[in-house]
Amino acid sequence: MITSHHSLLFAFVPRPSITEERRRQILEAAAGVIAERGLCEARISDVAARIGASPALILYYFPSKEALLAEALAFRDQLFFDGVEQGMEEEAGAAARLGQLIEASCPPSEPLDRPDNEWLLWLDVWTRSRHDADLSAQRARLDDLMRSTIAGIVKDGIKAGEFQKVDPDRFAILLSALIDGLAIQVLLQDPAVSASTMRDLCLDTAASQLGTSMKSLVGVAPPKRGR
Amino acid sequence: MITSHHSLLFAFVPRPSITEERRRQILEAAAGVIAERGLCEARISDVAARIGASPALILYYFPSKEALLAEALAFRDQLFFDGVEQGMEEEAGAAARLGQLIEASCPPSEPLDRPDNEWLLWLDVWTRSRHDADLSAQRARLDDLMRSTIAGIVKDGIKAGEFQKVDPDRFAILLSALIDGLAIQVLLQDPAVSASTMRDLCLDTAASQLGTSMKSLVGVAPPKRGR
DNA sequence: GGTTTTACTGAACGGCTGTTCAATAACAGG
DNA sequence: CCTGTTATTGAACAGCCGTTCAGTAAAACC
Repeated sequence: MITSHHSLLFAFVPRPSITEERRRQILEAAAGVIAERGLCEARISDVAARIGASPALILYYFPSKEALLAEALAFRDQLFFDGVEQGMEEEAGAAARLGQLIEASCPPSEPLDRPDNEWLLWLDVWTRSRHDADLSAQRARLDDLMRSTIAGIVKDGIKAGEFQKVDPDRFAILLSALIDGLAIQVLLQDPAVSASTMRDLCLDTAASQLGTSMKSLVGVAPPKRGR
Repeated sequence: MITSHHSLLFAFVPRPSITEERRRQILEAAAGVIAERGLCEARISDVAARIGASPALILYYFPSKEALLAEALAFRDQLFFDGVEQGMEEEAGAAARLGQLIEASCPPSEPLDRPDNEWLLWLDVWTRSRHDADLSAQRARLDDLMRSTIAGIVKDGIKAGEFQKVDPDRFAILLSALIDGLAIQVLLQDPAVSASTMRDLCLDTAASQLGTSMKSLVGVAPPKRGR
């Protein structure tokens, strides 16, 4: 009875169907479109054009435009954070790790002119999370992750005697807010705030709050991608 | 010849035609709609409904939806800043003035639950200014105004011996970025950052950077509206 | 009261774009 | 090859919404 429907049996085998790959590809394309045209102006046909397919295909893999865009934002967010965390694994000292995190949190200074900079997605995440409960939860989760990462480093640093005693949670809120606020100016290309001044200000503030020299925060490793 | 066209003569008299008032009323309504539904979802008929008029009327006073929304954002921004600056005129001490500015820059804690909080407009300003050159310029101007206001206060404070010597411009960038970053969390109702913790953090940071006690920053005047 | 200008509206137009669907191509297994 | 499942698409549908416009009410002026 069951064996006669062998197709049903196969359905249980999670063969690496093209589906997952395609979905990922589409999400990537969607993220690019959002970064380029903004969330409001992102059309489903733009996404299709990016992967050289017909608009109908997009709806074959996603139930609606709404769902696609939301998932694309969430997708990118997750990637970003994976990058930040992974970029700090091997660092030993708290100061060095914090330096890396800050470094990774600054938008790249050079290729800011191209309008598909994926950092721009954050702006859309913020505006949209007001109206999308799922995205709002995701955003809160990631911000919380960011803050607890910072707080963890600070706790380690204090315990190791690298930092002076401060409230780790308070510091985490401060630093992550500072990063966000400065990133806005950088992304919007405010002439008063370049990527390097952002970096300096973050490092400076962290150093002064934690009682460390700024030098000890600056690592030697190449900058990683991140928020 | 001219006198025969007496209507033309009247055209030169800037009679307080209903036009200006109506435009203002519409802009106000538009700002409300944007705050409530978000810039993308704002429909022209929503604005019309708010003032109990037909959608066609909106297009009678504004050339297009695009123009209306852009102007509405600019309008609100200007109002906000007028409020901030005007709220500080009479304060004498630099510390007190800075305290007022910070106070005015925090979203009100109580009526945050209502979704038409006009602070939310800032998020839309940021996302849209990427694609709207006019709005971008306006935003840059206001941010610059904010920073130079802060810097001016700091300069006064240093000269008066109230503050310790710091780079005023650098401090201005820092504080305004901190305000922006914290405001995002507050507006998005992140449980970790309430309006009062935002206020505390801003005051605290300012005090520590400027070498003043936080107490001297806290004024007695009621909080004013602002960003 | 008649006439001109201003304020306003209802209804229709039109385009854009998300979505559906039936039809086709690609492909794997037998 | 045949067959059934999966992947893909072109074309048509459908609705929403910005915009237009001709027409009406209201007010101002003579």
